[in-house]
Amino acid sequence: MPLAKPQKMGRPKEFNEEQALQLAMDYFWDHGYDSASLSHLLSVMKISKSSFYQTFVSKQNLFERCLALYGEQQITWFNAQLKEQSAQQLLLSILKISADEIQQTGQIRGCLLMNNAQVCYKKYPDLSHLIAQQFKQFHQAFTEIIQHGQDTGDITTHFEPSMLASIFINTLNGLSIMIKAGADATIIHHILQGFELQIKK
Amino acid sequence: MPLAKPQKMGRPKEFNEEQALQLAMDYFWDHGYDSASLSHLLSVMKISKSSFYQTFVSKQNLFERCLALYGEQQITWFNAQLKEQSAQQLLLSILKISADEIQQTGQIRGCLLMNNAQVCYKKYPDLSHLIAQQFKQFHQAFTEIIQHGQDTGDITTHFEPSMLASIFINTLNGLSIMIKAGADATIIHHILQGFELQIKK
DNA sequence: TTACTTTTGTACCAATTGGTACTAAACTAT
DNA sequence: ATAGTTTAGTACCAATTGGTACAAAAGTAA
Repeated sequence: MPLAKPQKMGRPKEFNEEQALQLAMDYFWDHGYDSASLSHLLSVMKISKSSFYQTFVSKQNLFERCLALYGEQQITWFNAQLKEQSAQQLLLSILKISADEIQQTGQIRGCLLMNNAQVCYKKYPDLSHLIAQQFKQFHQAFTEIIQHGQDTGDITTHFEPSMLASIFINTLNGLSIMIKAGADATIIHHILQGFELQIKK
Repeated sequence: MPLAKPQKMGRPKEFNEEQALQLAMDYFWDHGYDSASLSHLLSVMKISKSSFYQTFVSKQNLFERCLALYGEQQITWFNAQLKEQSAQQLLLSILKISADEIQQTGQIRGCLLMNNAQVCYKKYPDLSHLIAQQFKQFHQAFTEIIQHGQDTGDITTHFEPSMLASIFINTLNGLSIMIKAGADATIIHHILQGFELQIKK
């Protein structure tokens, strides 16, 4: 039977909350927390100011929800990919996707967390704390992926999973900001190559 | 004979231009281009608004000079250090200094260039171009350092100097933003260890 | 119809942003 | 003394920042 939507009492919302959240996340991803002004967010989310503050409380609150959403979606995607490719392939393709992003889309988003770690670290201790939490989750997720890769003989057992996870994340982060800093294709290729040697060995 | 200062015509400046520039650079380094507001810069530089605009033209112009100054000072420092320690020691100590910075000073500055690569990439194409130029210089400087290290048998010749330079810079950049993202000491240690294995081999 | 509830539109807020115009001050040259 | 030149202080600018107050609109419940 078709789930009858339980029409609430007052005036019905003219927007979809989850959809608006997703749009906000995308915008934060592209522009960063600080540079994403409220007015821009509103037009992207297609929501009025009054509705915004009623639903999302504040800009910071919205961003916190975006961070959580980002973590969920990314890790869900990793797990889905693990059913289609090996752990090693996944890690390398994540790097490759990042490296190619700029040629594909003309820009590079990088990682929502890392993009904002900098500013938050200095100006928004609350957000910084949340980022640190999320960061731990990512590290844990990659550790498990690598563990899995080692179990299937796909990834070197010469190093502990958590160490390889640290190195992977470090490589990935370095990669995206170096691209933003204008590193050319040769340099990017060096980095991919360097990591590949470490993980295969 | 004591160099007689060639007293210019009008009212004498009440501030030292180079000194003010240095103070501005330090402030940009700590806070980033966007977050460094003009009023804060003025109080840090101990200079009035009118003097500021007369001397430094604009905030962007000031930052461009700071970027140049930063590059000069860093590379000068590298070259000086190369007379006191080996190339390998220098690279490892740069990583170590970055990793320990937060324990020493309670905060981490990272690299002025990389700290601002993100925002500039999106919002300030002129600055982004300048950052890319400076980045190339840094990469070149590290390539030469590594070349020197290979010549003296200090660094593995298993990889080309420019590749090791790419990997080094990537490691360093990843390091500082991961610290800002809240990575714990274990993770940082993993990264240092990983690089050490790559460069010594 | 009336009362109640929830969402939306409009107007407003103080604070801050980078930047300019103009006057006053402090010096040199004549 | 006076004119010319450079620096410094004050006042101002429009635009934008995140956020609030309140009334109008749009629905349900009685």
